Amino acid sequence: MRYWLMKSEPAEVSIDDLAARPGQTVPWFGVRNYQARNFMRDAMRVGDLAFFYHSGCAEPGIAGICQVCSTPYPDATQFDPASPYFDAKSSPANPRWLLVDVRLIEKTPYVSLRRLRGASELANMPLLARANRLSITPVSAAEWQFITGTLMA
DNA sequence: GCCAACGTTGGC
DNA sequence: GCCAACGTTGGC
Repeated sequence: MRYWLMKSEPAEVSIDDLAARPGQTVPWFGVRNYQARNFMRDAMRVGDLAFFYHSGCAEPGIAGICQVCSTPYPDATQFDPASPYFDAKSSPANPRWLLVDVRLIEKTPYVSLRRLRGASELANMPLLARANRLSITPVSAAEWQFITGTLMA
């Protein structure tokens, strides 16, 4: 089992939005970066756990824990001309963008980016690397345990 | 709203 | 295949 961190802008899908959805599940739509896509397509497995991270907001940070609950499948928004995520170069026969569904496990005590940066145990997290822009990043078991066991305690 | 970093595009 | 231009991300 692997651990991940997945960024979402709360103005688009917040932890509370996820909690309010049918089955508390959401397709992780809108990823348009190949590295992040490849994590979903190639590395994620049903049952993997992920931090649900709020980005692009006043206080960025981890807002909850979710779980991968589907195998990869095409992101429907890439085929919708009305969607901001529309991709004219993709086609249903040869979809470019795949996603997985995630289900809420729990809303956690909020762990701000500032606190994450302050923990030397987390110095190697890709999230904290300078100018990191990747919306899905791996989390090590040690980092996961430190965040859930210490920062969320 | 600024700006640094970085991925993508497209001309050559 | 190089690389400049451009667009986007995301913290501040």
